Amino acid sequence: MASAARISVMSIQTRRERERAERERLIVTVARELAEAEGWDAVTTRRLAAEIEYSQPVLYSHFKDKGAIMAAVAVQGCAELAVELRAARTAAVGARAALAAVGEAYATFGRRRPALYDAMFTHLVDLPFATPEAPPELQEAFGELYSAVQPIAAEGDDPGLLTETFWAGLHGLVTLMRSGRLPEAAHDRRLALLIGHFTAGAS
Amino acid sequence: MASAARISVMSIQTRRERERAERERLIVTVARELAEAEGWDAVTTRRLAAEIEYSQPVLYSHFKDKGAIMAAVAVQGCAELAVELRAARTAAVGARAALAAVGEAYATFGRRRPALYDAMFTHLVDLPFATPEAPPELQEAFGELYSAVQPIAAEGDDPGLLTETFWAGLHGLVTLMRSGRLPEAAHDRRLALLIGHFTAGAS
DNA sequence: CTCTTGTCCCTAGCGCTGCTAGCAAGGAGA
DNA sequence: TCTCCTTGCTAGCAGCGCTAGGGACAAGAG
Repeated sequence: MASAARISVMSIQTRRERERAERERLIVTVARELAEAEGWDAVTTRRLAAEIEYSQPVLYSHFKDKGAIMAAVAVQGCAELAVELRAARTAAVGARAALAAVGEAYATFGRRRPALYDAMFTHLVDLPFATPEAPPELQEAFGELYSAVQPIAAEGDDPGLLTETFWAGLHGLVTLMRSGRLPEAAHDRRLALLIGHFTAGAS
Repeated sequence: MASAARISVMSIQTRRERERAERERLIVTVARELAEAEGWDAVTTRRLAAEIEYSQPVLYSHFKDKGAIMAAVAVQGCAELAVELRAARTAAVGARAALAAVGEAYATFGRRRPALYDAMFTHLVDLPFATPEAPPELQEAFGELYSAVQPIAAEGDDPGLLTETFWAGLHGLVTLMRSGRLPEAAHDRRLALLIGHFTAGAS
């Protein structure tokens, strides 16, 4: 009976932990959907609490603060970006075509999912980035960029730094256009120029 | 006497307008200094009002909202950026050296005056950008970039689009580094890579 | 079955934000 | 001197992120 009781306790605990984890996923999902639908300004703790049908303090039993929720959304976004970049890269034939496809996929992602993109790369989130402690989803997304840039790196160039520089170019195009600093119309031509200048000496 | 009275009225009105314009400049100056010293989060309307020794509603008699104050600071920043870019460009000899100098000056500006830079190029401010209605200070800053990029443009390239693309690269480097997404250490090497890839085929 | 213990979550509220309505004071003109 | 009109103030609204404290409910003990 003692063991049965213990098992019962265990299963109750595991059920609770499971439900708790599920609720945590729900918070992140709802935050993300709300942000994508109405922008991050609409994602207030009150609104989010109402949407998950719990009170505000529940959010803080899962996450340190609102920034941690955004960081969780950002990590999800990185995983998706990595998938899309990989698809673009593997579908292309040749190093130059792969880099172009990845660059276009990146820019498309930034334009199609602006809220997600901002959580990942614009807003200040307390995520470790360029360190080994960075979340694997994040490293994977960067790795996809790296895999596309590395083949076209020149002899003396550090491919890691080249990837970072290429990334910066893409990020600049996306953010400046999205904030109205660059006209949308010529986006494709600017993107082509950027990619062209990075694949200048490659095959 | 009637004309004397009118003159008196005029001078009183002009004095008032002068004082009002002076107060407006004070608001912008204090907002900028506060932002540069403690970041834009510290620039609240209450704090700003206290600093200029007027009450909050006075701010709204000069500017539509807080964003308009930030926009005014941004315009000031553009004028300064244009000056620094021009100095860098004219001091360099040769098209490639000029582009490198301008690129470095731009990045240095972004790192040395982060709050100013954010008001200009990161935060959402309702300023017309890539249109003829854009403030002249803004067009001048872009013009400085253009003057540096145009000489190294290849035959078929639109120098305007090339400038925008180069700008995006610089902007990406500055913002990703400032937000911790790129390590500070390798900044110079990334900047050199970017400039190198844009001056590849030029003299 | 009753009582105690402990967990979970909600109500209420703090201090702050950007922004505004409405009033009081002071100078301009008759 | 009296009236009007400009000017800038006090006070307040609605909403923000976040948290303290209590009440309900389930779990274990006697």
